[in-house]
Amino acid sequence: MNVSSLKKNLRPLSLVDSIYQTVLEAIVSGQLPHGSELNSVSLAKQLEVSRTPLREALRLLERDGLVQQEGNHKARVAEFSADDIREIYEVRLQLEAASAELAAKHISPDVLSALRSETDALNQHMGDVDWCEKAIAFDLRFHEAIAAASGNKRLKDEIHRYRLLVRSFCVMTGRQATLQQALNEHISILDALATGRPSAARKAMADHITSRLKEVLSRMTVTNKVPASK
Amino acid sequence: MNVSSLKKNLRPLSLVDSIYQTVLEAIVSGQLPHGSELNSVSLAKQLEVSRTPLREALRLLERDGLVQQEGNHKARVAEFSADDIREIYEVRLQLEAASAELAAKHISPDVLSALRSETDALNQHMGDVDWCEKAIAFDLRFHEAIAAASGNKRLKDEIHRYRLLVRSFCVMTGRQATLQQALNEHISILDALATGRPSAARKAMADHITSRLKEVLSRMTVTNKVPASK
DNA sequence: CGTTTGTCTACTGTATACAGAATACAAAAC
DNA sequence: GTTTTGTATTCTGTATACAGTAGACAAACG
Repeated sequence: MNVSSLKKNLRPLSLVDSIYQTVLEAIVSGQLPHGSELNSVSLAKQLEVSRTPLREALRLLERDGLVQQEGNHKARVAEFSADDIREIYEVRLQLEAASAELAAKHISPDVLSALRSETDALNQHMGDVDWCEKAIAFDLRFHEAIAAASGNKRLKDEIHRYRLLVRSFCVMTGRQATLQQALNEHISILDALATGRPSAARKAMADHITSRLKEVLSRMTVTNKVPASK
Repeated sequence: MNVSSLKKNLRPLSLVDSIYQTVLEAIVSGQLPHGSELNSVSLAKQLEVSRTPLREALRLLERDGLVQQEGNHKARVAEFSADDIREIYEVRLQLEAASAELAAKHISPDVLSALRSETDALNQHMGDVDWCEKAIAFDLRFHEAIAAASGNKRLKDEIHRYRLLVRSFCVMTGRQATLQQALNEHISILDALATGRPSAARKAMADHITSRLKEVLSRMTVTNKVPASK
């Protein structure tokens, strides 16, 4: 009986899924820059797989919005205008605000206190060399935890999907001031969750996302002087 | 069947997309019932295509939540529990409420008056034989129009995706009383949109979706006496 | 009679082969 | 010199072939 469950746990993920993950990681890490062409034969050769599973993986990435198909020729890594980013954040705001609202009703004290102590720990080691990386990693966990605490798996998945998009254009440069502000916004969210106030949690999360959007946009206007027009 | 003419109609789109559309339609129309197995070779034979594009189409449908893959064997048309339906409506509520809120800011008077006159026309022809079909078709247009008026293409796409899910389990039986109530709820939404009150529009839409959920759930407990348990 | 094990079938996942479309480049015509 | 057209190359989209695996049924053993 416990053998079958074991077997299910160690099922190897399909080739398509692993290709999906690999290309996804290459995109969000910047290895495959925005706008770069995705030649299916050379990419397949690089990954040492055939084109069939690669095509399926690319199609999934296309549905995620990370890959764009021009006509029916030549897939490219998606490029995002400022308006695209606004749209993405607008949807993301709705999803994450909802997750906070729901989490305020469902979140367990254990998860809550874990998030809080992690936040506190981060606040106390502000000077560390690897502080920024830690803060970025925690930011990810923070949002995923709240999404999971919403109790709605589909909502969680959608949030995850939008987070991927955001990660692909938001390089998460470790500017300490920015991360610190995000951390403070997290505390407001935690407070609302701890006191079980759904609408306050929604608002705190919405404010947080809006603030992040502004930060990303301001950073974009500085860095993207020439947006790779030929 | 009119397979050859179907095949010709599919020409302009990519094969994968047309297979996607065809299977999608078969699912939401109930031709492929929930839980039915999707054998790739026989389905490919039926559609007169090869398995490769069919596989890609099925994978897309899987991402939409309309098809489920057990392990890595045998795709099935998704089955939805009452909890699944609640989750889906919860996300859908967030998306559609957001679209109404945004639409209150952006919707054009033309679109608004068109929606209102269509609603009025429907209200005045209550007795017609084909009233229910018309009402159902309009309901679809109503929500799509508001989603489009949100000015956020991604939000519109997500709403569309969730609408497909809903259509697949909500057979939209033409109970006039139900449709009439939905129509009244639409009027509340239109009023809020017309007077440019975003939060009122959000609330009216949220109430509408909640009301629809209750209706669907109550209908489900009646019809699904035996939910195809083995 | 029930349980186990072996074989057989059928289906899926992946690779490859092939055909048609798009692009680029060169040659010819104006 | 410029434009247009033809050809060649490359890449994508689709079909098919092949291999591995899950599931079913039957036979053998308890």
